[in-house]
Amino acid sequence: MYSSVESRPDFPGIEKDILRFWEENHIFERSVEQNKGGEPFTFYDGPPFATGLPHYGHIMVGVLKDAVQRYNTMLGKYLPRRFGWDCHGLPVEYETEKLLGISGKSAIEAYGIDKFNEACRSIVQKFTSEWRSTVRRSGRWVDFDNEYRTMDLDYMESIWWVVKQLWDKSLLYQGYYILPYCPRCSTVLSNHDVALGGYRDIHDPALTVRFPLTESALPVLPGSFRAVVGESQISFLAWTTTPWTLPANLGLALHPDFDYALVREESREPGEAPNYVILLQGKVAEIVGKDAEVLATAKGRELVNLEYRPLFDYFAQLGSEGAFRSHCADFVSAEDGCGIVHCASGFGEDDYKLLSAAGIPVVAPVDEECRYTEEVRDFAGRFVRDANKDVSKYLKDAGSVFRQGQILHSYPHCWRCESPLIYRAISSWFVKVESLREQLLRSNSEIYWVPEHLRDGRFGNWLANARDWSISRNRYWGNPIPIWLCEAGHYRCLSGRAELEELTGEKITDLHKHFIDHLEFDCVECASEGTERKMHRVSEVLDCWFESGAMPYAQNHYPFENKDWFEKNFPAHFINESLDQTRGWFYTLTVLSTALFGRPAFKSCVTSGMILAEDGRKMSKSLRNYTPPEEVMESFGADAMRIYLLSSAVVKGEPIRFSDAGVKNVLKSIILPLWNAYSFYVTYANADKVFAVSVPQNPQNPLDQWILSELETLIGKFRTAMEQLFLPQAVTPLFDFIDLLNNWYIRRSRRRFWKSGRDEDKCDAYATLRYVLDQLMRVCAPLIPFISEKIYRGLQTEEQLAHGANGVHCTDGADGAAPESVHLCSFPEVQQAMRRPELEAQMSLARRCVSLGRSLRARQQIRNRQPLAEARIVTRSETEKARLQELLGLIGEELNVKRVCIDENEEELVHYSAKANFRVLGKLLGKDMKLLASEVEKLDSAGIGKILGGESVTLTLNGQQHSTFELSAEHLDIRRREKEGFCVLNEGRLTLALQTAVNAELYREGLIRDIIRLVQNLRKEADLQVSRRIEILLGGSSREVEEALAAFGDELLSETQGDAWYWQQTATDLPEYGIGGEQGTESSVTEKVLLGIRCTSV
RNA sequence: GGGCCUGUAGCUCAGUUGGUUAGAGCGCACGGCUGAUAACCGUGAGGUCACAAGUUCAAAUCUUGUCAGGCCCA
Repeated sequence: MYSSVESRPDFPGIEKDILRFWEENHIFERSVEQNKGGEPFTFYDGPPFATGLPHYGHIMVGVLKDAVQRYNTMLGKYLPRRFGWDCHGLPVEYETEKLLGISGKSAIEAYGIDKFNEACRSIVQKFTSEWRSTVRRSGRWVDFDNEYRTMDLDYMESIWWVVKQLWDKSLLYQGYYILPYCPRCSTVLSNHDVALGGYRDIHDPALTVRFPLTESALPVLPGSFRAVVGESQISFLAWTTTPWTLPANLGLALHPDFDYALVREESREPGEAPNYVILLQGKVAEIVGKDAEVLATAKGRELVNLEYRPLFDYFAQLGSEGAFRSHCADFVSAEDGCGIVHCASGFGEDDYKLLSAAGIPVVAPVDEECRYTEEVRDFAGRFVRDANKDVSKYLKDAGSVFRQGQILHSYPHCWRCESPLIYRAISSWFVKVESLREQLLRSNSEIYWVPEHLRDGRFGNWLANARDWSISRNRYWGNPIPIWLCEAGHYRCLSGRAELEELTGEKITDLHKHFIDHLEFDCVECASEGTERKMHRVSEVLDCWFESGAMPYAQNHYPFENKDWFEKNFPAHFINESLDQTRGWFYTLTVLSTALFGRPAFKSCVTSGMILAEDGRKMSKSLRNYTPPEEVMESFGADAMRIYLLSSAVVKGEPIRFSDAGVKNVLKSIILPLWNAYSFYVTYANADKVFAVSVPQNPQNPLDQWILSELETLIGKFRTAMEQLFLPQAVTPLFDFIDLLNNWYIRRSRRRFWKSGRDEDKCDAYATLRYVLDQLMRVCAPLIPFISEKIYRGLQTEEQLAHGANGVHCTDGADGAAPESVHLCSFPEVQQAMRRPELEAQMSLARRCVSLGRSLRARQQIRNRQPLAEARIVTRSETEKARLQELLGLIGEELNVKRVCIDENEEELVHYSAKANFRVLGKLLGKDMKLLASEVEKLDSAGIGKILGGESVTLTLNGQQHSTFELSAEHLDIRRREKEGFCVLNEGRLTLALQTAVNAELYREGLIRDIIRLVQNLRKEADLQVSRRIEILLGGSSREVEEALAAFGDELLSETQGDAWYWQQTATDLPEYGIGGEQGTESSVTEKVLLGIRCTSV
């Protein structure tokens, strides 16, 4: 016996049973284990933050990863699947700060870095159990027990090794990064944080300041300026809304293409020497005054490298290094201020880039709380924003202020404490990515991208314009940068634990900051110079992106362990994450692998699109605009959700709007039909007691041959799509195949299963259907692992399952037994011998004929139950005629006609018209195409008939290139139109005509078909088993019904498992039914019959 | 502001190297069929292929521009 099949299956319930089955029998572990000697397939799982919950984005990539992994496992590849967690970084620190009720760096340091870090460690895996349960429920097989964590000692040690490699290759350097910084929280903010906090309007001072040129600058001025100014004082005018940055001013920037004006300032006191200023010509009226006279102009580029006197003397010594001069820069705007920008390299990104390119050192004289340091002695200890007034006053007293005002502008604020942010230079360690650009592009060219455009598009562009990568953070919970420094400025980068132990004599059990920051050792270089100095670790920790990018090495504790294995299996065959990782993980993986090994870290990458809510917006918990994944899986099942996602555009990097209705739809169009096919097989096999079904051996029935051929075609398409990692092209053929199986193979084969006895054809039918289902489940298994497991196992009898030996077919095991799980099977190979392309074409033609016939019946309002005498299929094509010949019986049965014949004389039934075949003729005729097209349209039906018959016709064109053209059939695109008065329908080369006349005999046969259906309905209502036998009681006054029974009574009995029928004209105890009529509807019935059934056997 | 992607039926999407009736599924309406199927089949309505210009005998398809949406970056 096969287990009986629930007719209304509870898919989520089934899935949970399957999950239990997998776990109890360790199917996942065994599926990996059994391939241990096989070719390895390397996969890298991108680590999610250990402090977040899984969302649809994770589920999407999880499902895709799972499908690819299951598929490759079924190909026999060895594919362990380690999960990983990203455990370090600011998100964890924020969580911990919240938990401890503290905020900011000084608070953390007061609390104690050791306690703080341990608190971070303890909350890191807060959400592990939620992850496990959601991932498990989605059907994704992944090894959680052997997961890697970026905070583990081995992982961290490998990261040190990676840093050391970069160090040895001189790819690391210390520089500055200008970042938004919150003075109150004493922390750097990411751009994401800035977006969170948003911009708001605040009032700031607006100060216009004179920067007087030194005497040495005068000879360098453009001649026109020199002529006006002579020996007088001349100043640049610059404008700022952050006066506090002026003490750190080290340069001025002008736009090379703008026009700058020389203007004479009004004397403040009579007799005073004249004073001149330079500013943007377009701003003269606004800033100096309407009446101000422009005495000379020059382009910005003519005014560069002019030395001016620093406003403050704090950094005056930098004048010798190039500070206090004018520069050209494109970022200068003509909108605000004077068109001259005051540059403080410590407090602005543009400023920093400009001045550091000119070789001027960075100056950022503020502490962690953004108070001036001692360097700015007049304001030391003052919070910079508060010092704006002091600075302004100081400059005013010094006579430097040209104008003072206020401005209301939008300005970024901290999302946590709402303080206005400050841009400031942060010292950071960088990887010299810019020097690697060419190698990065070379690595990228080796990667197979889905979608393809990412390679040269988004990712390629990003690499081509890559900037040096800041990898350090001034934080606590992270992997400490393994660089030690002595007071003499000597650096030493360590490569691992052993080296540190050797240098310090300490046993190292943990590499986190609070375990190693106190460790010091002697500086070797100093020693060689004869002095003795200690080295201390630099304070920074690594950005967590560095750690995830180094995951290929670190998860294997490379090179400390697994050296050979890693080197043989790098790069990974496959990774998959969503589009936002192009600049994230994909990038960091590629940078590190290229820097270390000169290769990409992965050979192929599928980039999924973003998952949006049904309303097209981002999924948002507060908006409640989506159903949580757990609930979707609870109502429709994980399989439905999986195949919905995998068949969508999201796997080619486009966004989708996730819709519950879409999931429900695939449940109806894929999962349920599969279930129905399975249920059909089991129902009849159980009723027929057909349990030992073999692989079909050369079946003779074309239906069997055909579906077996279609199966091979499916396997081929599926494999190709999976090799190309393009899932929708695997799913579409699957959809199509399921339709063919249900709505053609099973429908057309039903009677083969019903008939009594056990002839060869019936055995072939069982063998074929079981084989097809079994193979189909193996094909589906990677995509919909639950239902395919359920059906795969359901296709084995309870005895076979109990004894673990199937022994009859589709075996994988050496002992001839079918594996107990579909996921332990190998993926079907394409068996070319089974392919019958010609038969597939034949069947598709037959299906088109049937479709035409059905459409004709609908048009003529003749119900399908009414038998008709004849259908004529008309085609001139010899191939089509030959193809149809073998399937006439099948077509006749499906169309309920007594006879189907093939005819080639279509001219009786259709008119021809013709259009030029542009595809063929366009290349031949070029510009004369239009002429010919209009000539062709003039052809009449008879003329076209002749051409079809093989004659050719010469058309006169009088065209530019051709005066005549000899036309034959292949130059034409023939259209057919049905002639009036015939019951005929045409589609392309195929025409079908129905004989619609219904004679008495056909009419009576139709009546019997109506009665058969009524009886079947009664049986169904009475819930009778298929095999229960009945007697049929009939009555009424209809002569036609009586005659029909006399003629077709036997057919009635054989169709309904009837033993006998009885006719009584006055059977008043029976209900009455209307039958016959054109449409069989109540209003058009032509006969009435009294009808009842009773069982004869128990 | 820059890069990349997308715009085709009410909805979700196919659409080959340019070739003349632009397809499918869902939904809707009507009809049919039904002893595996809470299924299925047929018919119908519904399109300025975002817009504009260009290339071409011929453009949903190639080029340019515009508009709208998405993602990333600034």
